[in-house]
Amino acid sequence: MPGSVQSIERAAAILRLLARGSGRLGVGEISTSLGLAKGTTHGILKTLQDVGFVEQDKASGKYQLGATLLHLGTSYLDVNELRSRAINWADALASRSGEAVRIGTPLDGKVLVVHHVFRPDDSLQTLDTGTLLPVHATALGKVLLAYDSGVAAELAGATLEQYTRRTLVTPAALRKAVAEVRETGWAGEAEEFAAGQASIAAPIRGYGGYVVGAISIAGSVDRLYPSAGRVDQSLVTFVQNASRAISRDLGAGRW
Amino acid sequence: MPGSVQSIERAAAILRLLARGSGRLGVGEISTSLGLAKGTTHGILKTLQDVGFVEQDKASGKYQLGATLLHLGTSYLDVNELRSRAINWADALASRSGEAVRIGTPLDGKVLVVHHVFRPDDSLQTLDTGTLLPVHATALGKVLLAYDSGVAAELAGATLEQYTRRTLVTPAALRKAVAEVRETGWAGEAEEFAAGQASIAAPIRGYGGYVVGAISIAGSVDRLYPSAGRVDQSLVTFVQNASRAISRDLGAGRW
DNA sequence: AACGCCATTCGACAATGTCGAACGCTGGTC
DNA sequence: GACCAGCGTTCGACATTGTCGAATGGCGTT
Repeated sequence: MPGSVQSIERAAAILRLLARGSGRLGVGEISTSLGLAKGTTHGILKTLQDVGFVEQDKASGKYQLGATLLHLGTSYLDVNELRSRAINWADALASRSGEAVRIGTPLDGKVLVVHHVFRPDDSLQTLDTGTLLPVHATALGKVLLAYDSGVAAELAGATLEQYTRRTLVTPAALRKAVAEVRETGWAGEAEEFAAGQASIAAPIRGYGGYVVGAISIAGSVDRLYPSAGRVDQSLVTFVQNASRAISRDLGAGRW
Repeated sequence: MPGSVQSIERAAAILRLLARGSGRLGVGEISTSLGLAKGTTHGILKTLQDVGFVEQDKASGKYQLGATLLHLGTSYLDVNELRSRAINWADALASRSGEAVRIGTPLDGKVLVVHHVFRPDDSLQTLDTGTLLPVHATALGKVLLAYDSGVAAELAGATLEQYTRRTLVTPAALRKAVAEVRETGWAGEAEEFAAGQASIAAPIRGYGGYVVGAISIAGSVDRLYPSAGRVDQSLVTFVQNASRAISRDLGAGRW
């Protein structure tokens, strides 16, 4: 691999470590986690601090992520074509369906939420743009799993965490679900991620016809799966129409 | 400066460049902007691509920010103590005042929005968490300018951009406004950033009594400055109460 | 069909980051 | 109150590693 800058890879590893740990970490913890000398780790951390990517808690001496990253992340959203093209359609889908809408894209074998529209009328929700969702327990994830080979590759070998009683935890069950998605063109999920919640998703295709993301509605299982666990077909149609409209905007129509 | 890792600084400079330019940049543009050899720039870019911090547009060959940054930025919000402590108070302030609420912290001589609560009842607003606001044209910025010496230092020498007819563009006018903030303990702004809009802000103090951020309400100038350009004092009191409550939560009371 | 732009590759040089040991601080403990 | 342990930090020598500039190859344009 030519031109791979070692120190940058290490810096990125530190940032990811800080993001996972969801808290402050000390130089010692980081250096042992990554197998680096304490002095080396300190040098990288100090540099990251200079550029604002990490901050040091004066009291404990430990390090945490820095404010500059928030701005960079937001700037990414501004450039992201999938999101900017999808925003208008997402709003329309939310008001038509009456449910919360999310748009996701694959990232490291998970689903990154790049856009989130609150459920109309209900205002006590927290925005989760930037959150990572599991692939195997969400409708968004199943869609990406069905159409994006990279996601499937990165999931191979990972353990499927059980969130509720209905979460698909065996590879066989997941394979069957994914095959169903490929047949029908949409994915559903009822109480597999959170009790009482359900979601419906469809793929978004970019230029060349490749799947670049997915769009979903999420809400109470009583509304999405009203009659004895059977999905509300009109909601599925809403989601599919939105996904097709966005795909057309992204230039998937020409293929 | 011991242990400053050059390549990481350069990588950060590239990311900031991509964030500013708000679009895709080629290897050539980046290398000339930073005064680096094209080969060097390419190596750093390829590494940043490996770790997901940048993505390459297959069609044009140009580079843009990557999805991983969005997740890192969101992780920063989870750790940020100012934000997590302030969320509940911000919601209360929004419903009491009926206006949109923002919480800001200083970053590179600007104001970084770390939290944003929509105005109640009105749902057609775009979330601007992660956005950078100018210090000289917002109430949030004036507060930080008045109490945070670092912000003032970084602003020195910068030109004050004119957004509206009422924007304070001369250092003298800004100095006078800042002095007023220090006297009264709060900052206001009427149509200095956007026509028809106004805002009111107060400082948030952390452990030790130092100002770590500011909280503001923003909305129509007709509501915030109702009678002939005179501020609505009850709104100022709401903001000040919120700022004091958050400061107390952060441990500023002990000093 | 030929040009020019641009991302990419390559190899040699030395600048640069790495390592491990030693320092000094803070907080807890006997 | 003095010791100890753990932490972040500093330091200097070594060679690994990133840097540079020229050369390459592909793509779109003229």
